[in-house]
Amino acid sequence: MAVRRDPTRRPTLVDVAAEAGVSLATASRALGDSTLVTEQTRRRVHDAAARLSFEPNRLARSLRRGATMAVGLVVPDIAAAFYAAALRAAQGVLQEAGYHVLVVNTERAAVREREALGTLRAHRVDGLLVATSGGYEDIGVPVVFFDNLPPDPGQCAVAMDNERGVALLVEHLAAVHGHRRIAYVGPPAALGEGTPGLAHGAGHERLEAFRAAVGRAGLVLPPEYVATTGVEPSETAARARTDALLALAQPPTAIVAGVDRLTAGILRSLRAHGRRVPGDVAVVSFDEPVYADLLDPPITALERHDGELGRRAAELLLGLLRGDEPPEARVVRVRADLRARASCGCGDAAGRTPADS
Amino acid sequence: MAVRRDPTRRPTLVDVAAEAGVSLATASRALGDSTLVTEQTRRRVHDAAARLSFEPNRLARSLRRGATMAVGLVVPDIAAAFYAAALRAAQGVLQEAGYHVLVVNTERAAVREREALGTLRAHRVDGLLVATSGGYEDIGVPVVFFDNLPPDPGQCAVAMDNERGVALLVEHLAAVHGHRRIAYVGPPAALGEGTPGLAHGAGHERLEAFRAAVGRAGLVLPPEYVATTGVEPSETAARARTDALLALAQPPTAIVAGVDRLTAGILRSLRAHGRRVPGDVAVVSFDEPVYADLLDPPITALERHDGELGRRAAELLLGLLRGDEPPEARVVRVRADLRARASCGCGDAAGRTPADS
DNA sequence: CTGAAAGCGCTTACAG
DNA sequence: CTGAAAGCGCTTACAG
Repeated sequence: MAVRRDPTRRPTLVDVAAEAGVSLATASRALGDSTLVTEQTRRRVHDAAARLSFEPNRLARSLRRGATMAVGLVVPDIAAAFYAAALRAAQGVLQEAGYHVLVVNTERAAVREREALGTLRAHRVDGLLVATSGGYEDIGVPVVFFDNLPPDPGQCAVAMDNERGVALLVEHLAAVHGHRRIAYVGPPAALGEGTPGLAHGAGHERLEAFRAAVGRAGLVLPPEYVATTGVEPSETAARARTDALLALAQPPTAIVAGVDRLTAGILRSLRAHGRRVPGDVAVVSFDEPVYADLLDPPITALERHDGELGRRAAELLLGLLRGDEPPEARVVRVRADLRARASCGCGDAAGRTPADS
Repeated sequence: MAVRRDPTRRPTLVDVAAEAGVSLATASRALGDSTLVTEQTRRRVHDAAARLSFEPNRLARSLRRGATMAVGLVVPDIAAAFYAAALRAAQGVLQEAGYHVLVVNTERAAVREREALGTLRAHRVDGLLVATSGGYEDIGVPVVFFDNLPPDPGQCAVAMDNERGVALLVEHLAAVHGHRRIAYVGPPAALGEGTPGLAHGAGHERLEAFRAAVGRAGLVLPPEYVATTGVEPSETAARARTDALLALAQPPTAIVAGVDRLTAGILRSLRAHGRRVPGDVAVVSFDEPVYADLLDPPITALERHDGELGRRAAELLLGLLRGDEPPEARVVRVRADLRARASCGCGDAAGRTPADS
């Protein structure tokens, strides 16, 4: 007797209740598998719901309950491999826990990030996962930062171990291959367009880590050896920076790339100038470029743990949403591991390391 | 006089109305910039809202209006470069139009896709953008397919020009470089785990296009020259397929990769077997791998238009949401352009083409 | 032009 | 264990 008044209208709980011959309240409880309901009624209501192919309206539920089971995910650029992979992992965890994910792309602009947060607040998301471009502002829900550090030390974050990562790269160049003129081409220390040089960016950390590591190695660091790009760490910017490095009276013999995309630009510049890698200039990259082992030459880099980063951020947020106390150590660091290939000077003549087999 | 009863509670329209000294209805109209309101009241209400930093609850609005201004985006794998780029572009367009985007990852499994659609329906999304894994089912909202073809010819879709793309690759190998033993390693013709071999997949189209192109070129196509992977077009699968091709009595002299990821696996297999590219075996790829020009050797492939694909799909959906008639040609094709590099045999000795400068 | 009232579709104290 | 009723925060006919 699935009698629907208007067949185009989606069935509501009222329809289900009528179909099952119970009250609205009972229908709601039965579908929610409340213990306050007989097994018999429970089944009757479930059957009725199935007959009408009823799908409860989550909007109404959220409005009533005051929780949306939605999480906002704010990223500078979803098309960047790092964010895409982190997003994928985070979403897996969140989806598993019954949350759905609203993704917003800020294009690395603080203004757009603020707009995005406004929208997310209007949608009453229960929590936030943020890779900030410098426009973060509190919207009154639990938040976990990823990639970058939290603006406020009380907040939680998951980030790469930037310091150790950069140290691994620099030490390898200096200690193993004996380089003494090492330059850096990295993302800016500031977080996004229209933001001051905030101290909580991965860019900032990597830059400082580079300075420190070079110092520890006892090398001289001419100011010209430190080059950063605009907010968009583009290949063209990296290429231009590298061109400038090569034009120096004392060009570097090795370059550390602060982000994978920059590596491509650096390689193109070197190629255009006819410099051999690693013969004339060695190149190492913070994040491993896609197909690093198939590049010419294979690129020495830090292994990617994007997924782990996203997963752990999501787990942290889930904890906060559950009402758990935030962990003592607010910033979770994801370990950095060096993967030596040919671009730093390692490997056989063909530039292949055994591990790539 | 921003008197809030409970400061932790978010302000509602009732608060704004009280603050502005008007009725709830008037407050609503004023904020909606209705013409039924004096300029003076309008301003008064807007000021009050600003003072309370009121953000209307979209849940309530959506419930009342019956439209959520949300669009669901269903993809097999957001971490794949193609989907990430398409998503980014689609989201830009949608966001611009005031829609927000719910992203779900189906992991290429039909079951997960069905679940995702259920959730999306429960959230009452206004429309759908779907790169199906074979689990699509109607949830009663406008939908635009992308990457794959629509299951139903009346529905809209945006897809690559698979036929022409594959033809370009095969013809180039045959006509320009004189290959007569061309093999194909591609994604499966079926759409996802647990789905029959539906005829609307890009994989299906590319495979058929390959057969047709080889036929047109007047070449023989031994069945063993056609290899497809499981639903997940993984590098390892491609490597295994290539290993098998190389073990044939008459191995191919050229391989067409149906998806960028497979290209990596093919190259690794060739490398492991000590075959030179393009000397021993030429390789061309349907979608251009990331950093194609920096790979060893630089890879001949079709230029990427992922963004255009995503953008056009979003625009199409926006049209449907506006109530426009769907375009006469339901399937929009994105053009394919060949970019010849060294892996097919083009370019100078260093394997570089002039265009890569 | 403004206001009182109904209603979107749920959930959940409050009675029984 | 079940039901009648209030209410989440908006929008929008319906009167004036």
